[in-house]
Amino acid sequence: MAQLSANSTQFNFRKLTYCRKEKSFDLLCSNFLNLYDQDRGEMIETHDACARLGVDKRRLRDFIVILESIGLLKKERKNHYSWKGFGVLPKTFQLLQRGGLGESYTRLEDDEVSQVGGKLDNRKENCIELLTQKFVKLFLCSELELISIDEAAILLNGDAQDPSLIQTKVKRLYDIANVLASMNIIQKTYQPETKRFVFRWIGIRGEAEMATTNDLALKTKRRTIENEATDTSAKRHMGDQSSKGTTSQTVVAPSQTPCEGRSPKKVVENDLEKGSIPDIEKHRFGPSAPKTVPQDKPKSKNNIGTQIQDWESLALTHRPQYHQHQALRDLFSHYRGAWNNYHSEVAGKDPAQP
DNA sequence: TCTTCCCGCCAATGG
DNA sequence: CCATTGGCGGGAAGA
Repeated sequence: MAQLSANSTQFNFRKLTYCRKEKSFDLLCSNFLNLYDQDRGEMIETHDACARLGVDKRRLRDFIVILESIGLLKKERKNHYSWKGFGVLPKTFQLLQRGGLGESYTRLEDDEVSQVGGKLDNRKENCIELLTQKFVKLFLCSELELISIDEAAILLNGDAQDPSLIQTKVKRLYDIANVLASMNIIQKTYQPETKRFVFRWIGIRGEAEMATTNDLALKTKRRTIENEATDTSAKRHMGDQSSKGTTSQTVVAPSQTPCEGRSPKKVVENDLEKGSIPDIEKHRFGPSAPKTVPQDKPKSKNNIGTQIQDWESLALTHRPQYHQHQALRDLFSHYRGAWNNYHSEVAGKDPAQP
């Protein structure tokens, strides 16, 4: 049982039934949450988890690190992690928004000069933990509402332009974005025009939003919050129509693309219309599926519902304070600059100039 | 074709 | 020494 299919390198028989999606982070995430998102404090042992989830150790480690860097998991000791609930997210996001956690931001420009020996230190530059936090920060601290992976990679790359470095970042960011999307922290949308995926921030409130009957009102509310958040300067929505003519920056998923709608949290949406829940959302385990996993638990949505209430109140309590933080300021300008550069190069336009 | 991203090698770290 | 951790890039599936 321990060595399922891992060893048979590339034998043709495997190709017969192999489907990439069965091994995706998205699925892994669903299964993982289904398995461990019961109460906070749940202990997770990695070997056990691997067996139950039917994944490679290496894979699980990446996944765990992502959750850990958001605060959902805490490493207790070797091979042992504890599950904190989703309730930690507001705090985490708030922290990130203020420039915490991603300690590498303390100074970014100072080392510009000493960038020469840069190869030495950017070892950590691409570690999953930092990248995850930086990626989230991108949404929380910048004014971009739709971000594609390569944009993110470029923005997060700071000053360096090394294409291979960016390429590496891109690969990591795809993984990160996928698990975040799978948890509905961000939303993944395919843009036919660009032939690319873009990601939109949903955060914590998004969940509650969807769970409510009248999302229009709530959307308005969010708008308001967003607006007051950026009272500092004008020109925030570059998505309006100021960018290039044919763009599709504002396109949002109609409701559910095939690649979405599988995540466990999505149940919330359908909550109201009971009985109409399609069976797609039942988790699909891969061929090397776990045996010990409880197939599905219908009441998990109650759980989630409760949590969401929680989030809602939390979110209300800690109103996002976007403004006036030194670190945040720096971040803003940094991203802005990078973004403008990127656009003037790649898109041949500049997004936010009068 | 280009984008997405899984697999696993192997170096670093730790006990 | 072995086990765990994690950076990194190849290259195959997907659109």
